[in-house]
Amino acid sequence: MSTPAGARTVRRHNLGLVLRQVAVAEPVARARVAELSGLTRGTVSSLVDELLAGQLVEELEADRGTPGRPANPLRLSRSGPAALGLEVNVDHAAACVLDLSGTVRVLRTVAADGPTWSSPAAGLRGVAELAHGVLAESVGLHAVGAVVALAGVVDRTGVLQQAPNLPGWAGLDVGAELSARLGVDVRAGNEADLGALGELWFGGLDGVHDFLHVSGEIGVGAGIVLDGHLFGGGGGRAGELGHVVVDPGGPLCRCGGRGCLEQVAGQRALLAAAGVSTVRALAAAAEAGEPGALGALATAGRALGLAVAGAVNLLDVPAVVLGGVHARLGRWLVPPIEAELAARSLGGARPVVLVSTLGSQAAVRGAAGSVVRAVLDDPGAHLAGRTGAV
Amino acid sequence: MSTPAGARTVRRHNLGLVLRQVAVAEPVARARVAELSGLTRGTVSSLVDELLAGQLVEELEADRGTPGRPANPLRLSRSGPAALGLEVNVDHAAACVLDLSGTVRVLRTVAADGPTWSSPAAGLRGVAELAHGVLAESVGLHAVGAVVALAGVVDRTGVLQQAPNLPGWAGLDVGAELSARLGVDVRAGNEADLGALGELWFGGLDGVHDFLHVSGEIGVGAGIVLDGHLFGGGGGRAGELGHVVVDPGGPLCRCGGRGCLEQVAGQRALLAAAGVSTVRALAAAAEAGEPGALGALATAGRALGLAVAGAVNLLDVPAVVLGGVHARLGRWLVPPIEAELAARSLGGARPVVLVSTLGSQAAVRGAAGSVVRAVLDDPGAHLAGRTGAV
DNA sequence: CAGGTTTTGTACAGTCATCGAACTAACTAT
DNA sequence: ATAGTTAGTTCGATGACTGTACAAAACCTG
Repeated sequence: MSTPAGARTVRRHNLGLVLRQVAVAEPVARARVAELSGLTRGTVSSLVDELLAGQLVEELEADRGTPGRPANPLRLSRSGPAALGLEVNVDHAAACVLDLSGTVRVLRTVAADGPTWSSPAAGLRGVAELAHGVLAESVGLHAVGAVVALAGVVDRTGVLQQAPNLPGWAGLDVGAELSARLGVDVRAGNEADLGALGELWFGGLDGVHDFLHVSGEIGVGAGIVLDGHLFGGGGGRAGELGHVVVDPGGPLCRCGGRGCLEQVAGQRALLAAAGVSTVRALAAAAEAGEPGALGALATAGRALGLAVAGAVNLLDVPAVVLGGVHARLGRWLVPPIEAELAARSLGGARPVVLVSTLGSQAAVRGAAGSVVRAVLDDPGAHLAGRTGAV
Repeated sequence: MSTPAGARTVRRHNLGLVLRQVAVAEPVARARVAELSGLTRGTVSSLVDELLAGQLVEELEADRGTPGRPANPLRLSRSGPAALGLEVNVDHAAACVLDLSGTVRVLRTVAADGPTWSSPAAGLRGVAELAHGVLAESVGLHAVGAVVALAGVVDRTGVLQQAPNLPGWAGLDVGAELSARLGVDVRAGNEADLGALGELWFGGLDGVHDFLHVSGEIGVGAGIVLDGHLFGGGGGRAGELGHVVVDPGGPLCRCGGRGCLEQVAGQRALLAAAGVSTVRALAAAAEAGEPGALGALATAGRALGLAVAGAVNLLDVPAVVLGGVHARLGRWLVPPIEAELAARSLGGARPVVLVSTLGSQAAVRGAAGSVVRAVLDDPGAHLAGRTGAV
């Protein structure tokens, strides 16, 4: 049901409160944190001592110039714990290291050893090497956790349940595999979900914290962010937008239904309809004004709009962000999507359609960011974990 | 951001913990509560004292028969605070009183003063009178809060934003109006949402706490329950299932779109398609095997299945509950809905389709239940509110 | 039927973390 | 220099939980 609370619980809560306050006000003195958080100066001092000892926070030089005793500003540590973000995608892998402030310290990408990975073993080796590289390069930092973004459905235990575009990977516990290879706890997550979080924390959304992040690759997934948190739904696998029906009489889909969005606005369908073979070619053709390309994009845009309108009404979110393939084609997709949304907005304010600014970095950065977030959310757990160690 | 925690916070938390533990284990001794909750016997005693003083819990006679000192069983008070649930619907109003255990103590309904309310004033007078009646009848109980279920969209401040089927009511702050008339704090909620909660707490779902409650009246709404909590979405108005597209080329809808679910499976559309004028007549015709009625129901069922499949994939819920009009027609609607779901389930377990058992009582009982839930969730707030009073 | 066993509930000291207030530190302004 | 101002620390008081010891009220046993 719930756990009993005691003095220890209180401390844990307040530890987080202070740390997050430091995070949002960045160079900030203890006294100011006390004011903002509602705690006493004395209590804040005590909590900050603990955070300093755990290297979660660091003290800057006193800033003189104002009357009164000079303050000792605090900020999130740039040199202590670090977050490792990983990504295994169809044709590439990526790794990135963030410090607690969310600053990218290292980010590196590597292509697959073929059109896609020759085997899961090859892929795992690829990411692991990449991870070792970025960790070695980030001097003064030590990884306290890692998350790997996968192009597939990850269940609650961390196992990759389905991965239609990563042949041979289904059933693998990628997190455990990488944990063993890297010596850091690695958890697995869905690429669309983590991309949505990346967009939330590092994208140009500017304060929007409720949105639908449509992440089109081969399929069409959606990461749903509500109130700044990823929405996993009842079973942790929410966001399957690809199989919303947009044309009941349409083509048969691999899911067994007819007229699914994926069959109209997925990457494969889109390229086929436009008669080209790469997204780059499609963009070029559209740029050149070729009617085939423009028509395919318009059709896909309308279908996306239909599906997104349904989702938006169901979830009541004020914004939609296009990511993945659809971000690169945003110029041509946004207008028809907005038109459908406008036609179907129910009295409520009509949602705004934005285009991802992070591009292909969204997922890795979201993965690393979620490690940072975990520390910020409950620093007590992290501090307790490293008792004894320096 | 968040509030500082202190000793007081701890007590509040544990007060709730103990109360909820009593609630689920009903006649239960202090010692057992201590075991189950993880608190010490001493602490539990102290917390129970406070709950007893606030009449949230009552002590039964010691039950002898086992070795050892006989236990003094505790249970939720049947005689202290009560919850008032109200409902204003198109053609009727209802009021019900629940004690803390969730038992219905009084429930009464009254028809509107015409096919619908002649005016908001008449409607408000109707519910208020009903409320006074049920409160007078529930001796030994005093209402600590009330919730009114409304057939319309209620915004976060409690104002009835849209109410297409309650002419003249839009813009009204029904909660405030009733608070003034009744002398109890009355908050307003959406009928579909509260119906979903009623089903969750009092229906025959038996442990399912993630589901979509489709509540068809004139429109088609959905209350979304995830992890035992109502899901309000980003703006608190989630669940608009009625305007998911089920037929892009279909009839024009009042929302501006084409082929919305409401235009195919809403009450009005359904009756028109079957060529009858009441739901009762439709059920009778279907019972008699009339092809027109059966055809209309099959079409509506397929459309519902299509829309529900999209929602289920998006939200990843394992169950769908049919309420409102659709509950009464469940016999004919469930098969086509299940067929669509089966065809479109994506590898995951296919959701089960259930029919509401509470019928038209779901919303009032959900409304009252949410008052009970509020007390159980944070008894400290309730106890603090009544300082001084007996 | 007396004594032992068992279980419940209470009492009390110890601990932990917060609060409030007094105090020290360190710098600017006059 | 001296007053004024703001930052941070120290310390006793308070509230709530834990753990242990203890009192109460049964049943069980020979």
